[in-house]
Amino acid sequence: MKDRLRQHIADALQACFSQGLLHSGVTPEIVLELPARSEHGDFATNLAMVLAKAEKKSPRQIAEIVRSALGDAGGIVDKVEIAGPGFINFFLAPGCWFGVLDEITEKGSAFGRSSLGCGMRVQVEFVSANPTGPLHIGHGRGAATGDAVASILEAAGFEVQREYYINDAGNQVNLLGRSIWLRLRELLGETVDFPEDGYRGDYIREIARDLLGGKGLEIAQLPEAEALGVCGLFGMQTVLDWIRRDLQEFGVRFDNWYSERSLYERDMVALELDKLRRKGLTYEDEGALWFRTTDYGDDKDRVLIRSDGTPTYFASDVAYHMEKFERGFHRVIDVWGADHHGYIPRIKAVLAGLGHAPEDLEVLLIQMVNLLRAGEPVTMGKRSGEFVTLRDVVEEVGRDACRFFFLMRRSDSQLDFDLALAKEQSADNPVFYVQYAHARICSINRNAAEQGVEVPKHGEADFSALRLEEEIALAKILARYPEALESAAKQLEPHRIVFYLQELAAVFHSYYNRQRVLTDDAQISRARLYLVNAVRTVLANALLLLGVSTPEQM
RNA sequence: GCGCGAUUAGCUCAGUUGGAUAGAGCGUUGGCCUCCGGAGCCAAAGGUCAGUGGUUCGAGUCCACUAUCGCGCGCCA
Repeated sequence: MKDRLRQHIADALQACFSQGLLHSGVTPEIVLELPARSEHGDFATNLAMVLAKAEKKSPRQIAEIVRSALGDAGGIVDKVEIAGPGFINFFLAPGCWFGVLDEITEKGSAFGRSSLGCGMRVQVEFVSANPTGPLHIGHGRGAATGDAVASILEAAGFEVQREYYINDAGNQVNLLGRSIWLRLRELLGETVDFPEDGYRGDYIREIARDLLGGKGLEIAQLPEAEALGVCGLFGMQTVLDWIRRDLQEFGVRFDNWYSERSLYERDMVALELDKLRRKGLTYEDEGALWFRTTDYGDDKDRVLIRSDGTPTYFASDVAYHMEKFERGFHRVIDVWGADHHGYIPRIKAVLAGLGHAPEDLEVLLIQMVNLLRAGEPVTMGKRSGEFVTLRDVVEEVGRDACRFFFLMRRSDSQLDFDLALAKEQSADNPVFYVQYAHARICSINRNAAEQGVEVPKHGEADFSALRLEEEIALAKILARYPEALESAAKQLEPHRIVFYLQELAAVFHSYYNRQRVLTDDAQISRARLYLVNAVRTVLANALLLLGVSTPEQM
C-alpha cells in the first residue's frame, strides 16, 4: 500500500515537471511516514519541504501543486491535506486497507519475508562460551539474540550460517584440567592446595566424580603432566556436551561448531600470520611479533606471538576472522558480551589492514542480565565460581518466557529479568499476553468449526462487512509487519519484533473485547474470521522468528 | 588518565533515515463480566527527553563541551 502510494506521488511529481508546474527537476527519495496523530492521515510526506530550496517556492505552494497533480492516486486516496509547515497528509480510502488480509492469507508463513538480503552470505557467530563451565544466564541472552538475529536475517533474504566458536586451545583448558585433577585427588582423600584462579564451581567436583567412576584410579597413577591432559580433555568434552544439550533444549541450533584448536592443527594461525607479515602489517620488537593495529585506529599495537614463541589469543582470533571471510561470507556478525567492547577496534583494525570495510564485521554487544524474583535481586550463588545457569532458569520459567524476556530490550542495554513475572499467567506477563492472543484466535476457530462457520479461503472474504474503526486499525497494523521485520533486519534488533508483537496483541485483545467475531450475521462472522486469522498468521510468523511457540490453547 | 556506551514519566524501557502536540508496560486512581477463554478490556493522573551551547525551515534524534553512572584499557582468554 505504502509502495503504491509512493509510486503515485513519484508519477505526480514527474507530471509537474513535464507540465512546467515545477522546474528544478530534483527528484528526492519520497519519504512516507506514519504520522503520530490520526488527524494527520495515514501517511505523510515532507516532500514539499525538501523541494522548497531547489524550487525557490514556499513548501505549501509546492504541496498544492503536487496535490493537484496527484488527484485520487488511482482511487486509493480518499483525501489529501496540506498542513503545518508543508506536510502533505494522505487519508486512504478505508476499504483499501483490507487488501493486506488477502496478501497474508495467500502468503501464509511467508508473509513479511523479503529479498532484502539478495541471498548474501552472512555468518552469525554467537554464544561461543568457553567450554570450562555451564552456560549461565548471560550466555542465554546471547543465544536468544544471536538465534533471533539469524532468523530475522533469513526472513529478510540472507543466507545465514550459525556458528559456535569453541575456545579449546588456550590456557583455560589447562586450568580446567588442573581444577578437575585437584578435585579428583581430593576425592581420593588427599589435601590439596586449590589455586586462586582455579574453577571453583561445584560442577568441577561433579566432573571429577564422573571421571573417578570411570578410570579415575588409573589416572591417579599417571604422571601429573599426563593426568592433567586427560582431565582437561575429559572436562572439556563433558562441559561441551552440557552446552550442546542446554542449547538444544533452549531451541538453539548451530550449523557449525568451529574449534580453535583445529586452527592450530591445520596450521591456519601460522599461515594467516604469514599473510599479514607479507603485507607488512606486522613487526618484531623485544622478541615478540606485533600487529600494527594503531595504523587502523587502535590505541596501541598488539602482540600476536609472545617472546617465548607462543601465540596469543589475539593471534588465533585474527586467523579465525580472516578465515571467516575466506570461507566466503560477505558479512560477519559476532555476538559478544558487552564487557568485550574494547576488543572491537583491534579486530576491526586487522580487517581494515586486509582491505575489508569496517561494516563487514558487525559486533552485537550483549549487556548484563539482572535476575530478579518479584522485584528482589536474586543472589548469584553462595560461593565464588557459582552463578545462575541458563538451565536453571529455563527449567523454572520455560523456554518461551525465557527467550521472549531476553529479547524484550535492546541487546546492548541492561535487562531486568523477573522470574516471578515470567511465570505469571496474566496480562502483566508480556509473553503470556502475546501467546494468549494466538490461543484466543484458535479458540474462536474451534467455536466457529463447531457452529459450522468456515474461515473464508483466500480472496473469498467480503470486506464490505468490515466497517469498524477497530477493524481498519487491525488491518493497518498487520500491514506494518513487513516493515517491522525489515527494520529489525537492517538494525539487527530483534526487540523491534517484540514491541511489534505486543502492539499487535494489544490491538487484537481490544477488538476482541469490544466485538464478537462470531455473530448472528454469517457474512460478518466470516469476514471477521478472515481478519482474526490474518492476525493469527502474523503473530505466528513473528513468534517463530523469536523462537517462541504459538500455543493453540493454554 | 585515555577510550567505548548510557542518561526519556515514580519504576523498567521504546522512539526508524532529523518532522507536527514525545510513546508503551508496570505502579497509582477510577470503571467494565447476560457476551467466542475476565488468563481480558476501558479511562485518568504522571515529562525542563541529564545540563549548556551549536548546526537548520524543524533536534529526544546530528555536533561540541560539562555532569553523573557503567564498562574497557595484559606478551590473560
